Amino acid sequence: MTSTSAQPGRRSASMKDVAARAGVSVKTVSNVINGAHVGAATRERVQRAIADLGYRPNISARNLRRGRTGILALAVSEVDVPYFAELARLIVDTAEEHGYTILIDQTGGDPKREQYVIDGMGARLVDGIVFSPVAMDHLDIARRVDTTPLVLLGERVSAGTADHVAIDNVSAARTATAHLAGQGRRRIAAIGTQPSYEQSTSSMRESGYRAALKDAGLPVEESLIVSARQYHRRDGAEAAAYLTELENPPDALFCFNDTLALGAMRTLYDRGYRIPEDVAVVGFDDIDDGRYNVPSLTTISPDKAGIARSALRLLLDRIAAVDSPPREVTVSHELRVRESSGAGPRRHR
Amino acid sequence: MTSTSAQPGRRSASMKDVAARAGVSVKTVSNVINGAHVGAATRERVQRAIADLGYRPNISARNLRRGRTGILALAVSEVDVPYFAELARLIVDTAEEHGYTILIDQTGGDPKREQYVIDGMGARLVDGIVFSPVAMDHLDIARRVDTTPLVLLGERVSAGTADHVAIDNVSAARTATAHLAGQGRRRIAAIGTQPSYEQSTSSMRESGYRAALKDAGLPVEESLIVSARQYHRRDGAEAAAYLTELENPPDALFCFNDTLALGAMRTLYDRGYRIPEDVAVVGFDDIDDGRYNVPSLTTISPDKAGIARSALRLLLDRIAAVDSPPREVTVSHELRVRESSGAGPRRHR
DNA sequence: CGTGGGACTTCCATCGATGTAGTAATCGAT
DNA sequence: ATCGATTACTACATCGATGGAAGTCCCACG
Repeated sequence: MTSTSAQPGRRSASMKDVAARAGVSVKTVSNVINGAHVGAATRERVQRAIADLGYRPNISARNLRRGRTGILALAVSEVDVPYFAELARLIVDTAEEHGYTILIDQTGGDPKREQYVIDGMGARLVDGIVFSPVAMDHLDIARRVDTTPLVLLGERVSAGTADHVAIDNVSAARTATAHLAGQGRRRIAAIGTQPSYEQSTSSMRESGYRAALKDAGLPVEESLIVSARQYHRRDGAEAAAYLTELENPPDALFCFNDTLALGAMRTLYDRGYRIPEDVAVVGFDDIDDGRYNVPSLTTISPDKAGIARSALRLLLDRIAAVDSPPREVTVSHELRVRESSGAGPRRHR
Repeated sequence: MTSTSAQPGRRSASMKDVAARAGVSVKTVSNVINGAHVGAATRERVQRAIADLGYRPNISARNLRRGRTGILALAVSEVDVPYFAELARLIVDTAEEHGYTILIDQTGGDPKREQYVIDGMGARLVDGIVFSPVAMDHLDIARRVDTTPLVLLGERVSAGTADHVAIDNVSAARTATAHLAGQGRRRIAAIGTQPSYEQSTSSMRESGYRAALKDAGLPVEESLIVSARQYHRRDGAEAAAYLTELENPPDALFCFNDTLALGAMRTLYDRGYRIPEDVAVVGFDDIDDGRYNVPSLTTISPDKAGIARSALRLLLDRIAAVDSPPREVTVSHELRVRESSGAGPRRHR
């Protein structure tokens, strides 16, 4: 009684209010909204009532009834890592095309938080999860009891325990390293190994690196293989510092991602090395930074849009059919040769 | 009858199931979960039942009842823009500390999508919105009818129409430009103006730039003021290309953000200009890329963590008290002088 | 021994939208 | 005029959790 029609009052309008105003039942309002058969005149009346009251459906109620939320989670260690930022952008856009919204969870690589992710993120808040694990290995994931649809990014798990999207990391790393060897480089260092399990991304890249050296008839020198705690610029800079201090420094670097490479190049520059004349550098991920860097960075370019598309397709399929067998999707990649490994003449200096 | 205790069956357990298994009422289970007074023995029994069934509360139901969702939206044009990526990271972390999850909306700067954001994002899906507008001006925002708590980032709106967090853009731009003038630069260009309304971020930076030139007794030369459609590396590169082709090119660039500056520096390098000897460059935002770039980028460093913290505080306060008057928070910033404007000797070449 | 008050616990209504079943009205065909 | 088939709509139960009122039990106190 206290509220006039125009004034929305404190509480926002519900279907009941709309129904009352249009003189129909609540269900009819629901039908109008969901596009069921409703007479033209009635529909008209209901729509006017909706507009008048500024009615908007309550998502929580709808979700409760439908048993889904329309929200998917993207769980990565840090969203401001350029690779993840670019991927997040694509995934958010792709999800939107499918009527889903993306919620971001940042694990920081913390095992507890990653466990929380594979346990379905606490409450039934999301319909599915796209997850790029750092600390969890495929055994942890095989052990999981939660049934929230889950798609893994970025590593190849042999026995399918979950849906999974990745590029062929071994082959990509091999291509990158072979490219350096093909340029006549003989002491090719690797930056970015991690004390991780066998199927991890870093292990795959390392084995591609080793394979390429062998292909090229080059010896594997363990002192040229450097680990990185994280994959940030700082870690690349530190690794490069270590390498330049070796008695016999490398003439090329294969970095397991672009930020490591950018950090390493900064150190090389500071210490007077010319790139690529003295040291050639190849990265991995093809982030935007590398394209504009001086020198521009040669890198492995994964089909990021393909990763986003595949991940969502797998996830939506699984939401539709929880029991189907897990699938593996391998997305293409290519080597983008730029200045840091000697593409074209450096223009000045 | 068909389900044994261990087998979770198809549908996941609800409070009713837990209650039945523990031999108590549903409300008692609720009380256990929400930490109300419950006898020790009963609590014990309920907790065992919860563990046995792997029960987890249904968020939708809880939200329906409580009238909130525990989700906040972060709406930006593109999450892979480094500044937004870094901000997103901080906001996600800060929100988590307050028990909220962040959902990402990418507007792409599209007016329709931005309108959708200030209209509360469709359904009552989020409890509040942190929004960095591109196309919407303060008039659009003043016109809004939706009441979803909203905090604006990144521009100063004179008459408080909404809560708002920003740095003092005029003063920051003035400091940056003054720094270049102080280095003896006489032809200082600006990159990044936009055909926008008066209170927009780009307008504020432009007016700071003009003020600093005036302070330094330098003429404002309109041909040295270049617009940028977006704030990406590409746009900076194009602007720099234009500037170097002038009859009388600039000896310094003040770029309205760091990515513009990085793109511009790439072009300068390609055309044989030395930085900072021939052209000094200053950016804005202090993104990680700039610190490791060669040369490292002098920039205005806004207190990003402070922005994240303030934005969330304003938003949570508003959620608690919808009717309180809008507040403006100004966050600090500082000039970080690095190599691109002549800090320290460049070490090689 | 009766009683008042904690301390727990249960019962019931409720949040807002939707599925199901059922009623009323309309139409074409017989 | 009658019947079955549509069509258009309504009434009601329901999803799962929570707030509030009411009930039960036990024990101390007069």
